[in-house]
Amino acid sequence: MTFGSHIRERREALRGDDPSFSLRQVAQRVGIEPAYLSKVERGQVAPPSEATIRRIAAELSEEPDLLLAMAGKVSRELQEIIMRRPQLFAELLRQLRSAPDHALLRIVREVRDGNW
Amino acid sequence: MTFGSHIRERREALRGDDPSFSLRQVAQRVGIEPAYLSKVERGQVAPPSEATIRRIAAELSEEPDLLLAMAGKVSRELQEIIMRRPQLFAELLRQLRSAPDHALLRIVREVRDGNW
DNA sequence: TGTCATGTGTACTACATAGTACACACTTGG
DNA sequence: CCAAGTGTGTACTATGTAGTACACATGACA
Repeated sequence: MTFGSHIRERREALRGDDPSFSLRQVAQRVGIEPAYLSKVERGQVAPPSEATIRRIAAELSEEPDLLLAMAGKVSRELQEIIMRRPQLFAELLRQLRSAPDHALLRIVREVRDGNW
Repeated sequence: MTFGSHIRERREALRGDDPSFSLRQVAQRVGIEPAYLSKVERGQVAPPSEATIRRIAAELSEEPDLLLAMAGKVSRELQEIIMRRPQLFAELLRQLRSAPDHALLRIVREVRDGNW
């Protein structure tokens, strides 16, 4: 599923019980031209900028990180976390590339619970 | 220390016992114009692309991840690791943003030693 | 003293990114 | 039947990215 078809499906689902989720009205609330959103949804142009993707995510109640990933991007915020300690995070990420989900979740939980 | 001044210092240090580390010769081995490398080293233009930074890192025996970070970038390879499981890695990175170095190292070591 | 290598200034370029502006055709409710 | 709202095609644009090409001035050394 591409970025475009994903947000199109999401928007059409929301329009089911709220007609204000027409392409034009969503475009207006997001702050872009309807023609542009149309092309984005059909994958006729590359996905928008991070800022625009975030506004789309908010409008469609989607996870920004997920939409950004579908658009082939990683949020600038996360990139900055990595850039402060590039070697450490580089090794960590490479180490975790093929770790199973539950291992990642376990680390998240343990760090959050302050066992460090 | 900026990207430019860092690689300039590194290059000049290497030139100490090897005159083949002149700006022109390094530029040639890296595959870019000397004038361009000059501007990059003095911060007169934005840092080069990831591919060029990698070739510079190899030439100067530096860590690619470190140079990329100094250039305000995160390697495409790491970004792709994140994009495969964006939510999990997003939460993990935010969780670890202010964790001390030794905590990160400990995770790296434990994952590598297969306690997962 | 000339030539060779050094670093740098100026001008230019190709391609990508991130959109806007406007016109068009369809359909649908009053 | 017509006016309003819908999605889309075409054309255009501003800014950023990632450099190249060439000329110039300086210093060393043979």
